[in-house]
Amino acid sequence: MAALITAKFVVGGMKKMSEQRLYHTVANKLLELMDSGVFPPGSRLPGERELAKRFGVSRVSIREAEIALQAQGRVEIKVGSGVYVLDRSNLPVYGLPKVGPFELTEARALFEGEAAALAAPMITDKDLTHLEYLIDLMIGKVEGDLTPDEADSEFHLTIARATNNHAILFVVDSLWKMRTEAAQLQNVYQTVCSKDNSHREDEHKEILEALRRRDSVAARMAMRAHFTRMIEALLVESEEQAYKEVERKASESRSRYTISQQLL
Amino acid sequence: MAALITAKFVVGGMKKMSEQRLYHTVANKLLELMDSGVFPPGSRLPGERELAKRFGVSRVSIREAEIALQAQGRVEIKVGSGVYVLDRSNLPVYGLPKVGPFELTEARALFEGEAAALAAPMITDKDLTHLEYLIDLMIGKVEGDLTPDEADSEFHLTIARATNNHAILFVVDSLWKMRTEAAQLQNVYQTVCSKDNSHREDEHKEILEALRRRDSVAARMAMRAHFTRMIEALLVESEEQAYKEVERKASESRSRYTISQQLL
DNA sequence: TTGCCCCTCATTGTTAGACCAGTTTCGCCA
DNA sequence: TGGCGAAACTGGTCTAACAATGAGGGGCAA
Repeated sequence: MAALITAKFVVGGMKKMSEQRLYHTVANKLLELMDSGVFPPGSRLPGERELAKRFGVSRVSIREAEIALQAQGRVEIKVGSGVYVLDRSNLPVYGLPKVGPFELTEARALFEGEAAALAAPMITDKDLTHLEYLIDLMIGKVEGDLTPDEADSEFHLTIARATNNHAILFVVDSLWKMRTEAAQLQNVYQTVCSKDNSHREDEHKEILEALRRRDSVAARMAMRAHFTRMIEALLVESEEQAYKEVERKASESRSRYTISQQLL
Repeated sequence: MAALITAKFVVGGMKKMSEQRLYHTVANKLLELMDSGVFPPGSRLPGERELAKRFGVSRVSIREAEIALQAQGRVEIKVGSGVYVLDRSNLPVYGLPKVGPFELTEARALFEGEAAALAAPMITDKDLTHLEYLIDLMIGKVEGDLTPDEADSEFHLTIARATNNHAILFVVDSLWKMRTEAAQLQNVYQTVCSKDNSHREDEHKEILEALRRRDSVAARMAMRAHFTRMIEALLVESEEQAYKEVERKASESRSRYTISQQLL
């Protein structure tokens, strides 16, 4: 009665080691079991000793497989508790590049602008209501289980989701995650955002209004304006903080990053 | 004389295990050494036994760290040979979503269109020459060490690189990799591409010409046209192959995916 | 009865040492 | 000089033990 699954998962074949590493075989087998629903997301894998017995390999190999799976974000290992299957949908993206605040904001201006334009004609009323709620959360008008920062993230992701395009959602999600990659970058954003929270509110509302009117062009413009101002704020910020040397670089950046605004 | 680096990398602190898993600490330390140039890309890490001594941990912990690093695509482990540092630039991206051909092409039309527009004013003559060469490779006009498919990839990546924006490069690269993710998707592309190779040449040349003129608007349009035609071809393709049921879905798709063209 | 503390046990974390299986290296011999 | 083979080295796997942690239960006190 303990568990429905008592079958042995014995790794067949496996003669020469040359084929592939043992832990790799085990990892693939576990992946298979996870995907086939034997170990659904959220469930707990059998203990290492148990798995070792079932697979007919040592505990070390099981550990190595689980660690590889964890590195790929497929499971979470909790000390003293067990190994849990993560939801495949929100996989952490590895291999995110290290980007500067200007690069990232420029990319977001372009890509999220297009995402908003695409979303405008097909966004649902439910999404629009959700967006309005998220703005209220951001400015602290209402209380919720999301921090203002998380609400901001959710705002942009909701728009991306409204495009019904997984590739676009992936891109927007990745861009947001790059933000949190570098702590330094996050600080800069924090400073810029908090300094003019009123702008932030207005800009988000303007995006929402454009979407409400199902106006693609206006939505694109509003989204671009949001990030364009952020770039401006970043430029001011870096100029304020910087020494002469840095100031020189900033003016270089200005001439370079204003290019993207000419495209508006 | 054996090696310049003989210093111990002893993991400091590390009292309670609560902080974080030991292999995780080791992995981070190795990552640091790799990024700081002590172990540059292509170089071989010291053996597991050697590292165990230097870090003052057991060989198992070293192994676990290296396996995690391998799962993240940062190193390659070769049996009997050693562990080699991979180039960070071409990291495999884990967690790529499964996307359909329509979604992907739509996203590429939008995002790569913007990338081309941004690249136009600042692309170098060297890049332009390279792009021309790549087109020749694609149509088989000249011989090279790249397949037509690889040349196609390199064409789009070169434009993305010309923006000098790592975030944009990452996005374009990821979108390309999604293509190869699903074998089925690749087949569809293959069919569509080979069916009208002449179109492909013309369209790429048109993009090149726009870039040559440093014309942002034209570059965006040319790039969008490239993918828009591909969507058209995909629609035709799926209609041809499909049964009535599938045909119904296709006409739905048509009304949905033509939306993005209205934005042109 | 209720709530808190502590103990116990299952689970992951880490170590040591041994042996196996590929790779590389280098010196010996033809 | 060239090829071949042994030896040294590298990662791969196993066993067996102990440490650190977390979750749940039982007992004690309010």
